[in-house]
Amino acid sequence: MAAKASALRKTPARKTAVKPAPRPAARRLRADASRNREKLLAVAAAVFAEHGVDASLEEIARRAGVGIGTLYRHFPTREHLVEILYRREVEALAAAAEDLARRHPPDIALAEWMQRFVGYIAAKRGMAKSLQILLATKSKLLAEIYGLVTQSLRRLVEAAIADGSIRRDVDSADILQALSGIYSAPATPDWQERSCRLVSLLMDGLRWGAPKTAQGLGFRRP
Amino acid sequence: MAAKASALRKTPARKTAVKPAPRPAARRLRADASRNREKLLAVAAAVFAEHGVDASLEEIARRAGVGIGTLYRHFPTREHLVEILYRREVEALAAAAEDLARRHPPDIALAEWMQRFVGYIAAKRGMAKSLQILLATKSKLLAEIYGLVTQSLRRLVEAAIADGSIRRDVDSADILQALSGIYSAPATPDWQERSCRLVSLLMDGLRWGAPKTAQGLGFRRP
DNA sequence: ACCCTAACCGGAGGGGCCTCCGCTTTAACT
DNA sequence: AGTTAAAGCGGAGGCCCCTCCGGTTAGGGT
Repeated sequence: MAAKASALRKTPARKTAVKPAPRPAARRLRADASRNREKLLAVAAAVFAEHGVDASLEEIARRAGVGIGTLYRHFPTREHLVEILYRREVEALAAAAEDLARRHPPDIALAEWMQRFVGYIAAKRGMAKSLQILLATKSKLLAEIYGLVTQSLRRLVEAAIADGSIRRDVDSADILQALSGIYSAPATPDWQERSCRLVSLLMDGLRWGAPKTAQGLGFRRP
Repeated sequence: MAAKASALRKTPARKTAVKPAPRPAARRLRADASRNREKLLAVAAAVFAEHGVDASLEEIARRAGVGIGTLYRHFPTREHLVEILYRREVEALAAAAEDLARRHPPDIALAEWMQRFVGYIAAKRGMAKSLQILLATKSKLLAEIYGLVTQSLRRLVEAAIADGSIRRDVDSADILQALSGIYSAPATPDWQERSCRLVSLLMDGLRWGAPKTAQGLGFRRP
């Protein structure tokens, strides 16, 4: 807030002839610049997690060991910074889905991913209000996030169904709804604990009556 | 923003015995205090209208000729100030309805009030975003405002119907809907002009076929 | 008319926001 | 290896937010 003036930005008035066209799109960041940028993002994530999105930007710059000017050059506004961080986290969540799918049996991957989802939401709980405002103003961002999450979930669920490790009469939308219930639950102190239990419960339900189990234990045996 | 701490507010720890009960509800404000308060409100209204709700509080105090401390004592947060101002304006709008009803024929009163309503919305247009945030967080305030406005409108409409100066097959809800259309129209530069025309148009429609006209000019004549 | 104190005043102070600009570094090109 | 200028750095400076507290004053009580 308090943005105010910013009007009357002096234009530098180049004196030498402008270089014709040696602009290969967006020049790679200089080594020091990208180092600083990463450092800032890492520190910002920590500080925001600690103090909420209203944390002091000067503290972030300080802890990252750069001047405040550097922070502002990389991220012109607080919103920019928060948005980039947020997007990254969601992307990490999506990446985790792929990674889990590659290294574990589908049902384990799904279960594990949902637990991470809870953790991710938990981290956001603290800064709920400011984030709401941010997301309300940036519906495009919101749509992207939603898309990434649903896509990750869908792949995991479909793999688990195909593999026979969870029942086939559900689809990812059902599960998403269950998870969104977790999201919108009131923020009691034991919220995270309970949410984790809920996820296990959900997983048990999903495994019950799954072909693998049903054939391996239920139907074949008698 | 930047609200930050405020945690750890030291409690004064009264040392003298607490006064038993000489608290006649809320002691009247001292003369100077209420003078300053009014001055602040008047100046704040002007400054907010000029710069939007993000205007500098220090400027408001300065222009009102009081110290910043005085401003903060009367209005602990920016939101307090904005809310009080906002509520007052709505109350003024409601008072205007009664006043107009007393001094003009019902249809004129209604027409005039709707024009004022447009002006009132116009004044808020500039600070739309911040106000939205405020109202989103203060749904009680929103409900109050809504109640006052609908009530004012209803009285005016009913009076005009009873008087026969507008048609009787409409009710205030219809008109409110028309007005809310005006409110949610995109904020083009000629918005206010167009809205005023729309209101006239609406008024003409309301008068058409009203008992007074119909008997005086339409049906009786031929 | 005078006293007394609760209530009020106001500005200094500590911290944050963001901009601006002179100095430094990187890396493209000889 | 040497040159050079674009890209990057960072902190001083100007403005604002909000709190705290010593000095001032209104106005009820006598």
